Amino acid sequence: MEKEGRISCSSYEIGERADILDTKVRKDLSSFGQFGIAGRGYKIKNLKKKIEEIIGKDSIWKIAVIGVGNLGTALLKYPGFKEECCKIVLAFDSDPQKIGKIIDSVPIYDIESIEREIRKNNLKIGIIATPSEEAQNVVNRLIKSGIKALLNFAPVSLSVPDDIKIIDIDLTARLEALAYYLTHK
Amino acid sequence: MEKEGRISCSSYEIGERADILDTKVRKDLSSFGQFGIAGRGYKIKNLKKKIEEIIGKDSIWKIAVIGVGNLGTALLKYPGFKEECCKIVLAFDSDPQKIGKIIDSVPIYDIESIEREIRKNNLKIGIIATPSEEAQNVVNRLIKSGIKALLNFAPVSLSVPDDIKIIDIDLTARLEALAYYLTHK
DNA sequence: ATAATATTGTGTTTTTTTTCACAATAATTG
DNA sequence: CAATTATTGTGAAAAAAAACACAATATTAT
Repeated sequence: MEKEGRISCSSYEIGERADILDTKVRKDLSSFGQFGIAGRGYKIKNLKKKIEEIIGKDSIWKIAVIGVGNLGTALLKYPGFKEECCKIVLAFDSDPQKIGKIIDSVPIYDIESIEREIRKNNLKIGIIATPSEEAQNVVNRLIKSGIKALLNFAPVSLSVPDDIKIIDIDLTARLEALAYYLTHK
Repeated sequence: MEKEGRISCSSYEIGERADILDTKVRKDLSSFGQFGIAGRGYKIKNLKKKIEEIIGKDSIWKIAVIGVGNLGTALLKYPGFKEECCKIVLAFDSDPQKIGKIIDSVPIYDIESIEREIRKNNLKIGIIATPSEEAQNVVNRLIKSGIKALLNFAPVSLSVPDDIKIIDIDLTARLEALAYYLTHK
């Protein structure tokens, strides 16, 4: 909405775009504070800033991508990551052809140096874009190096200690959800 | 577990891997039928087959990818899609350099032929891997051509009629969720 | 054959999430 | 300035999801 040049909006409009009810928008926001004006709605710029504060976007999170195959490369070039709080600063791969190269100003390091580089740069977030077979091993090494949160694209279930947050992006499961929908009306 | 050579497993073990309680595994399965044996658990092969039936994997869903950039290419080569029910059979792009090429046995067509090809092949599922600016336009054309379900990678909210199912993969939002976790202990 | 163990399926309870309902507030119209 | 309209924030109600508790059943051990 900000990009559309708008100044303010109602919870109803937010809900319309997020496909949820206005009342849920307000309830959810209310657990963090009061950001709107009765009868007028929310100032878009202000609300965005408040949400960024809530999420923790004021601090910039530096991220490592492990695995520079097709998916890893796509992530390095993903425009959504350019302007936001989360910046990919390091990539790792085991392929000598790739090591040393730079993609979109992100240097690709040898996966053997993963512990050293993660620790040196004090990274806390890692993205797993390796083949499934290597994912668990990479995760173990990342955690040993101080990584606290993971985004996993490998279609396997990874085991991590309780204090490590892991979010799985299981594309096959998502497509299966669509197939389920089509099969059942 | 099947790949590990195992024959049967308990709901507790499934829950452990999916990070949910055993009781939830059983409750969820129970809405579709009784697949286990008291005291013995589930036959892995049998349970897998039953779940595939539930999801609708017996029929093979042919899928189109729109946008053959880095992400689109990664999807065409994604190993998770090879062995499963969902097979990518067509890709579209507007770049003359790409049109006519074949990636992993998937032919890339001119985006201008999208309506014709989707209809001719009777496709029902589409994956949006275009730049954000073009996503809504592409979606409109897909729906006009008979597409009923969409997986959207463009970081924009797309509007579709009520009878069309759309699942958004918002990578930025996922990273923000990790940032939120790290900020709040 | 009996006891001990493992584990399912499900009715009930608890917890969480979502929705409703409405008083309060701000702006606009007549 | 009173009435009307738009819209928030929130307590209460309703709905949905998750967890509990346990009878039933299958296997293994003694």
